[in-house]
Amino acid sequence: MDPARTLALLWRAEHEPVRPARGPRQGLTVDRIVRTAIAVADADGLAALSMRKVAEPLGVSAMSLYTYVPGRAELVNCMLDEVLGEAPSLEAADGWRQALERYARGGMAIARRHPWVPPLVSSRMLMGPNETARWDGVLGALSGVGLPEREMLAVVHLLDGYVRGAAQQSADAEHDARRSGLSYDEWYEQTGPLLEKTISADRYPALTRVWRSGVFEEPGAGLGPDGGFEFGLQRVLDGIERRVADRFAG
Amino acid sequence: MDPARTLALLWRAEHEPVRPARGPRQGLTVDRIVRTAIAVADADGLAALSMRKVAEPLGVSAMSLYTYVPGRAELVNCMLDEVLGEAPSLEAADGWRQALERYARGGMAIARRHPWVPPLVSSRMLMGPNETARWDGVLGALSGVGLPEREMLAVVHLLDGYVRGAAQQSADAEHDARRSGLSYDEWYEQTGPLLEKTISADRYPALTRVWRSGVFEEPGAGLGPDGGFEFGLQRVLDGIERRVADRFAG
DNA sequence: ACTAACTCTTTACGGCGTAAGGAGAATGCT
DNA sequence: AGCATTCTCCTTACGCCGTAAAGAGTTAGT
Repeated sequence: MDPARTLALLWRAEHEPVRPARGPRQGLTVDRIVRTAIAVADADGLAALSMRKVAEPLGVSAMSLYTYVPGRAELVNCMLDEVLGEAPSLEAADGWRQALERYARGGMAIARRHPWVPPLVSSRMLMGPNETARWDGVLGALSGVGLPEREMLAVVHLLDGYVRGAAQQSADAEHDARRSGLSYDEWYEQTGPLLEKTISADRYPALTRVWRSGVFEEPGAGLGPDGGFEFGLQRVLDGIERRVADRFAG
Repeated sequence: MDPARTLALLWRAEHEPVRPARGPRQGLTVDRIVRTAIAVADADGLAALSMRKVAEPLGVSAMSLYTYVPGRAELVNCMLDEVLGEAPSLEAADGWRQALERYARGGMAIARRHPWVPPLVSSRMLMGPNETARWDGVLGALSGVGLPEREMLAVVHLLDGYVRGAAQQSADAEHDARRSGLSYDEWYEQTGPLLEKTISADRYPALTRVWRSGVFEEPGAGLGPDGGFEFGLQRVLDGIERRVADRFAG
């Protein structure tokens, strides 16, 4: 995967220098392909995203997509940067904590709309236009608080990691539910009795105690689709706040 | 995917009731298949794990694996529970904070040894023997600190989410590096100049400032293979500690 | 009018998970 | 002992996948 080609595609700079094309006009655009691919992935998941499935609703053959995009991997890159454009602006935020809160919630919202996103958010930045803007926004929000650059990066990394983990857990739950046709609660209803047979109370006392408290069945208790995202987020922000305070004091 | 069948397989209870088998003896065991599959996944990644690739080193055809395991999905479940057995015991830990620290580091260590694990750690628990023991351990460590059950669950969820996110970021970096043949540093050397062309300093001031500080090139600065895992972990634990203190005070 | 450049097509290859059905081996019953 | 049953493991086959190769058809420059 050629980095130069990938970057050019992300910034849509590919066909800028060459205006007069010899052959027939292109009937599609990269944007249209990317948007179609996003719709397919939203509906069926990233695993079910195939070149053939993207080409069909566009009325072309799979191979014609290769005129616009070098391959599947690069298409996915473009999809990712496109949906990162849905992140909210942090400019109006009141203080760094609120900005980080919005950053994390924005990431979570994207993940909920597009469950295929979390596994793709890699540490190796692709730096398309939207990812660039997002980085600039969050680093801007962190600029005044007195952390060294190294720790600013680590803080963003921490937030991204947390959101990614939480989002993926929620996405998996939804995916499993859709595939098995069972909701989270129904699944526990089915396996609950089975578990109680295999898991003995005296071998696993702490787990049994929590299990019997019934908290596993409560929605939003820390597991399941909405898995205590806000609770965790506030703990993470508290941890960052303490670091900021310690820096200021010491 | 039948939950009962899956659970029976995880606890290896499948052939317990039926002792006298009519046909020829089985030449393989579920354990041997699972261990071989883990080796394949460790070497080539989960995407490259195919029934044919697992069968080959065992000297059987792909289809004979279906005598032992209902399908690929269930095999992966077994692989996951198997490697969760590598998690360290938390019994000797001195206090809940140290226990959680070990829990998180243990998870991270597993993820590093088996980079295919993080995407699989789902909120829908499979509850094989090792996952069960792990849950019991961490809930035991949290039992005395005064948090309600709901928040104990949320705390474990928070840690799992953080570890999962961080581990996946690290695994992706490694995977990308292996596939492209470029180390993290080499990749930045290649794309750096390109990025400076497309990303203008006045449109992205905060990002440019951090970029020019050179901190992106430092190893372990918050990105890259070792991406500030410890920094983030301490922030997360600080956040949990504050919650515990608030609970105790209020 | 001719040619070069370009888009889009059809075909093909080697991979995948696994359904179907058949060959051969070990047991239980008579 | 001999037969039926039951089980393991095999080969074959189907419909998916990404994309390489090569050809058909369209447009622009000369």
